[in-house]
Amino acid sequence: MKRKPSTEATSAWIRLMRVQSRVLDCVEQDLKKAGFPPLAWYDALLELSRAPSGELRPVELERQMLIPQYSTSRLIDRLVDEGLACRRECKIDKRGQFVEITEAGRELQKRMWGAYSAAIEKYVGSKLSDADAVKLSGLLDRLGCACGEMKLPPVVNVNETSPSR
Amino acid sequence: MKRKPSTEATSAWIRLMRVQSRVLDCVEQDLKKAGFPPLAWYDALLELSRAPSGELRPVELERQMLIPQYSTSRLIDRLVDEGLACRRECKIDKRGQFVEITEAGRELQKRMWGAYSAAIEKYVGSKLSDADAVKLSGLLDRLGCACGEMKLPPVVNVNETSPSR
DNA sequence: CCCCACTCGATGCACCTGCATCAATCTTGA
DNA sequence: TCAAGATTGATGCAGGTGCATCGAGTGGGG
Repeated sequence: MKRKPSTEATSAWIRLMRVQSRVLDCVEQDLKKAGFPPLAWYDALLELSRAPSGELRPVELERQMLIPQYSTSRLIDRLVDEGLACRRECKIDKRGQFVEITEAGRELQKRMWGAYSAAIEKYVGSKLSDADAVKLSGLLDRLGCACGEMKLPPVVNVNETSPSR
Repeated sequence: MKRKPSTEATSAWIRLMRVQSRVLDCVEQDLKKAGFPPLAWYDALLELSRAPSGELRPVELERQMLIPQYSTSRLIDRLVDEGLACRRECKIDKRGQFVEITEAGRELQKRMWGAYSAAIEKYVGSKLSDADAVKLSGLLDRLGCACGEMKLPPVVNVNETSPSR
């Protein structure tokens, strides 16, 4: 016979969906009002800036960000159009390329982190104690493992200029 | 001086974003593979089916679903195109209209709930104990209250054919 | 060496979203 | 009663996403 999902699981699911979309909206709104591009740009710039010598293969970026290949491709287009990154040929594999963050890119990433971290503090930090935030992380991690590898840094290891959804 | 967001809050934020997008992807994939339309359709059909006499003003639907006005408008277009709902004139306010769910709509909603609930069970229920699901709900609720009213049913009250993100 | 299978990245298409704005209608208050 | 403003719902436009597919390039087995 078909198992009925527990009321608790369903309720948790509903909240997970609603709350994250609300919080995300709030954060994106704050960034937008401050005149910044979408969060996805920030994520990409952060990954690039963290890479040794500031460049990555699109394939790497894609795996880091957990977004589909075509999405990466077009995101890079936009970054390049805005002068935040540039494409460089890849000598060892002529199919491929490298994407390198520019100075403007690094600078924007840092400025965005200012607004971004403030928003996180406003919408998350101020609502949860550190202990609760840790609990939340733990519960979410268990959920995340559900479908595929999680590729998340351990709860503690979040360096100074940090996120990347 | 500017306050730096706590590492814990940032970490929780990252997990919230990543985990929900992964879990949501998984669930949507399952539904899509079973040949069903997107979850948003389900949500709308559920709201309509729950309404007394199966009809709602677009404005109501919009407020229930917490999506923008134009989004509701176009979602209704699609439902009507597929014969899942129909528009009815609103005699008391000629600007407005009623949207009524059709039999096909009710039937689809029920069939989707089968697949949907199975997916929730698979990706949430089987990963968390009921107690943990309750804890998660509680933590998320506190976050949700952060930005605007939450409009969520109390943790317990989730009736038989239930969700709606 | 060559062919086949695979990986890398781009792109055309459909659809969906956000934003701004519109026309129609309702409500308010002077 | 009537004008000003608010509310309802639709829509043109720009941009973003998913899907399928493509062409270029690589690499391994015969």
